[in-house]
Amino acid sequence: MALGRPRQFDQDKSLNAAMLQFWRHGYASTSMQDLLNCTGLSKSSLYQSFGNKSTLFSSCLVHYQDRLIADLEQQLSSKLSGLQFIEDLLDAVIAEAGSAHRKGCLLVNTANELAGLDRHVASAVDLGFGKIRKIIARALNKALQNGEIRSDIDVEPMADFIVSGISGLRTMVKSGASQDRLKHVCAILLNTLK
Amino acid sequence: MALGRPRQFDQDKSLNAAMLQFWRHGYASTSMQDLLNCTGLSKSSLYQSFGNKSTLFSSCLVHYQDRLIADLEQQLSSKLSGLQFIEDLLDAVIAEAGSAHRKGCLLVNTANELAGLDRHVASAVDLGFGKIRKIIARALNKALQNGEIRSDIDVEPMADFIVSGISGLRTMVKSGASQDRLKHVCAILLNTLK
DNA sequence: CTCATTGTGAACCAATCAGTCCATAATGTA
DNA sequence: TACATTATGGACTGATTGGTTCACAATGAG
Repeated sequence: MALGRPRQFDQDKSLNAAMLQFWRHGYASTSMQDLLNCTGLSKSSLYQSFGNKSTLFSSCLVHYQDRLIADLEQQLSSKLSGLQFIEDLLDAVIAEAGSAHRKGCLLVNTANELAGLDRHVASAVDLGFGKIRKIIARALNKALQNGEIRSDIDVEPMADFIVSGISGLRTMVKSGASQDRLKHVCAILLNTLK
Repeated sequence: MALGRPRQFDQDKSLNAAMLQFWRHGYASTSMQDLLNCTGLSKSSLYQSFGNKSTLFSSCLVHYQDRLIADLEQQLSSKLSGLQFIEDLLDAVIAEAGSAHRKGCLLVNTANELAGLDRHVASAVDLGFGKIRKIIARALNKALQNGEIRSDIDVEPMADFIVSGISGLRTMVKSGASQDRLKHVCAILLNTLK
């Protein structure tokens, strides 16, 4: 079936590398040269495989979403407690505050950098947030069934509140807030559930 | 006293124009040419008055902070209710979701775009957030004195929580969330106070 | 082996990037 | 009026920007 010269690189690895670059430095301040360096591809290969910078970025955004969603779904289904799932989500954000490379979340970064200017990007980000919201809603429902949280909680708005809360935490992390302060904020956040 | 040829432009107006440009488009994707266009200055004037791009940005960030803090302080002192002050803060964020130009908050934008990469920027942003936190803490104390909110609230962490909450709302706005959804999130946020 | 097809590296492009330099303009002071 | 000082516009820089083009390499099919 495969006709012509075979590709000499792993498309998925290249996409991962590009995604990481955008994740770390944002869209505007990563150059094509950066992308060539981190993927190791030649210019023609990169353009032929992924199109131009903006389409490559879109692909990275989708790739990031897919990875994230798959990871979250796996985590949720592996846990009996819906509340624990949400607590672990917050703990992961706090944990990043201690690390040197505070990349944050590509969706949050992109929302703040580009979504206000580019409609396509905005809807792509909104789609991603929507999927996360659904997973958190599932976690809340599970927690409700287990009696882990207040029974009068309205799931949809609360899922929105948690996604928004995580976004807020992420910008706190970026600006260098201490883990101690983050923990206090998380405690208040979780208290809305109890 | 003033020696030499007098400046032919209003330094403050130029700084405002530059600030607006950075506010709308972020640091990386505004060029010096953009800054020349929006200020109307010649290149040599801009460099002589404001230094290079990064120092100009820092000046804009400080200018933004000062304006914001002054505005918030004036609003707080003009209101009898500390709770109302906070509610109005959230309403302002919701209101922006309806407008075409969703600039967001320069501090939040900068935290997400640059603070993860540049330490100077990170500390400047953290300083700004700190000042806002203090004002919100004052509002919370006023609300406590008036009996408008729960008496067992720990002011400092709660102020952090509110700043974080507003940041989260702002990224929701950027990604195109409806005002209806934002209102629900705000309701949960405010409910932590009652 | 031949050929159609696809991948790759290097050369190349105009445009834009941030930033410098300098001759000239406009002021207060002496 | 002469001069020191500051402001300004425009020309200029080398580097980098995103993107194209094309000769050549490597494969499978016939």
